[in-house]
Amino acid sequence: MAVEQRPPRRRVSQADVAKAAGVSPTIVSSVINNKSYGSIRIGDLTRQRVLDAVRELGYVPDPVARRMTGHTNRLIGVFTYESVFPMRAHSFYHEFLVGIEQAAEEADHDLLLVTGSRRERQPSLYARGSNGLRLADGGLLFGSAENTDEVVRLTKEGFPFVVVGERNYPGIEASYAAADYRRGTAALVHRAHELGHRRIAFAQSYDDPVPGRLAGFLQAKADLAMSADDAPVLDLRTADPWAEPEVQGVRAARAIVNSGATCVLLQGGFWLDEFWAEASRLGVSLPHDLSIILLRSEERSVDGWPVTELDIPRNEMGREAVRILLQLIDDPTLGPLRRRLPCGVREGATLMSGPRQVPAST
Amino acid sequence: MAVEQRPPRRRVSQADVAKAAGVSPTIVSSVINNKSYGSIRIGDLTRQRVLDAVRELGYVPDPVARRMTGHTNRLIGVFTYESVFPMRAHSFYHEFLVGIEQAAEEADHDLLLVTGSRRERQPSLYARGSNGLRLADGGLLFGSAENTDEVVRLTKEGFPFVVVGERNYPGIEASYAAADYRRGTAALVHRAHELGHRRIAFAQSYDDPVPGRLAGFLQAKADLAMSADDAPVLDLRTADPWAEPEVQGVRAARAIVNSGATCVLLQGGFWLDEFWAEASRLGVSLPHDLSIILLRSEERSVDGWPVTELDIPRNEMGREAVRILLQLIDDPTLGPLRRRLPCGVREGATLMSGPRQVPAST
DNA sequence: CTGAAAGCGCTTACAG
DNA sequence: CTGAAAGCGCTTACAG
Repeated sequence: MAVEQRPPRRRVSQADVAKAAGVSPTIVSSVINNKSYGSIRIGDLTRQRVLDAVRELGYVPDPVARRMTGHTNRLIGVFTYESVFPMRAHSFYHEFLVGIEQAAEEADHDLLLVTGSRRERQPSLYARGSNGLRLADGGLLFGSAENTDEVVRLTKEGFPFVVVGERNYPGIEASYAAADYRRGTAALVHRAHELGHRRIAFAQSYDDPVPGRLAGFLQAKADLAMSADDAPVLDLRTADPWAEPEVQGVRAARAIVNSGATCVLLQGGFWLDEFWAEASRLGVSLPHDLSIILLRSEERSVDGWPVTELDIPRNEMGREAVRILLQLIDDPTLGPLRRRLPCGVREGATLMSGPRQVPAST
Repeated sequence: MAVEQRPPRRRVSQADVAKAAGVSPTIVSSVINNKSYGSIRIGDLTRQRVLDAVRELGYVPDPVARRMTGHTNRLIGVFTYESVFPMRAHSFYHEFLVGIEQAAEEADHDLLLVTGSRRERQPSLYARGSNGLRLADGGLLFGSAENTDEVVRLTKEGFPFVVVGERNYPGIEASYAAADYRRGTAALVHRAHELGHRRIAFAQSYDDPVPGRLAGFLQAKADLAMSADDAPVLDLRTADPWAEPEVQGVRAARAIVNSGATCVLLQGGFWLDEFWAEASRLGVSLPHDLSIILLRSEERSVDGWPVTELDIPRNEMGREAVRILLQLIDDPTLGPLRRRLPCGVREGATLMSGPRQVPAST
């Protein structure tokens, strides 16, 4: 029994059902949605007639039309600046998306993926003129240096969206699900302290769009009553933080070794290899003489040592972003919803015990 | 300058623009779409007035409304039976999706991801009652044993879709982008023959929903004028092809070794480890005495030997499926569009030279 | 060259 | 209990 392919045939619409059941579209709609508009009440027989007609005709409401009349689509938009399915398996986005998909599925929502075209100089959610997520009930954005404009426009449009990760947008109160860098960093300082480190440095290598890492360091410093000398903040910032790893690594190594720290927290690890080499050249044996903690989640290794890192809860951030978004969609008057999720530690091998306590002289 | 959040404020619509420009909606629409309806022609001044109003009001057409009037959304639906973003990075779908995303992006389309809920016993595209891809202009499906019903319904609906991979649906002529198992398998037989193998077996371990592998084997057998003895098809099928790898592996090893083949093409490799062990027990040293070719793409190793496999062009299949789908969307009257893409060989270490030619006796 | 009007397929106050 | 009608924001024959 071959199924004929009838390409442009008209779908069966609500009107068809109404006619077949001998009722008005109102009734059909109200039966379908199990909703009593105003004083509406449907007789059992009528309801049955409608349901029968629906089944017989194979009627299915058109989601586009529903959306037009203000209903939602159970659709969550996700905008990424690079391809979502990258060649390399472990992309930046993948872990987030695992969480996003899980939470979306739990809430019985589908995903609309919009990728900023790489053909554009500046990938944008508005590359095609209009908000590419508009078809979805709301959107998820990744916090990035380049997306301020989109965030402003989305906000103006009143489109519900949540930023995955934290970022401050001038004049905008965006909802987000972020990592709690502050607590995570503070915890690592405490841990280093417990391991016997008494001089712990923070290597600031770029202007952080979010203040959590440094703030956490400073808070731990205060908690532990460390002096400015014992918990120095080393300013390693350069005009272009991504330029010349050799130069930057060497500079960093000198500054950090000079500081006399036995443990350093790195805000960024771009020049980690070069740093490592230079430190060795300076006679500092890593990680024995100097423990390294990277305040990022990159699964880095250097010279064969897996680096001890902050573990950013990507999966949970994705899930939480979805949950927040669903709340926002449900009630658009809700203020910005923000959540910071606890970081873990990716146990590496570059955080070792501090130097043996030298008995205080005199 | 804080941007106020005005949540449920009305978007500026075409009508607003029309009013502002002092023209009718028709004109606005025709300017926006750069289209002359019937005899329509817009004066340069009028056009300019409209464009000015558009810019001033920040007007952007509502994609949902456009869709309602029969327009497309530049949206490709993808239905998968499991989560698209799996925990393990290299999932079955990932490679396909890389290709799909690339081709979609090249064509400036977005992706709608619909995942068959794992909570259902039987994941279905129609789990929510209606075709979950309906919002998209067309859909991509993965060929699977379980999706016959969906394919039938999609066809009845006249919804444009393409199957990734090949499968025969009773009574349905579906479009697909598939792997050319036939040519791929035949080529491998030829290669084995060139390597000196004179007895090459085909191990049939399950009922293949597509006949390419066996057909390719038989074709090569004919091309090479091999006898039934020199190119035996070993029937290893069991009631449940996924049950008891120990039993199946042992059975397979015996049958294959008994056949006297020096090279075997495996339709499936479920019990490969057990097969390997039993063959060794039988005194056959693998892969020296018996070359193994797996007619699947699984990046398998056995006993430390990377298995020589057919390389299924997943990426290219994904890309091609998108291209076909776009054609179908463009012209729904097109017959089923089908493409089989060439397989490569994943070079392993289990296909070795055949036995040294024994000079013919007499 | 331009506008009034119908239509896409729904939802939903409102009036019986 | 039920229906006629307006509206969502567009497109598009059709008539000026």
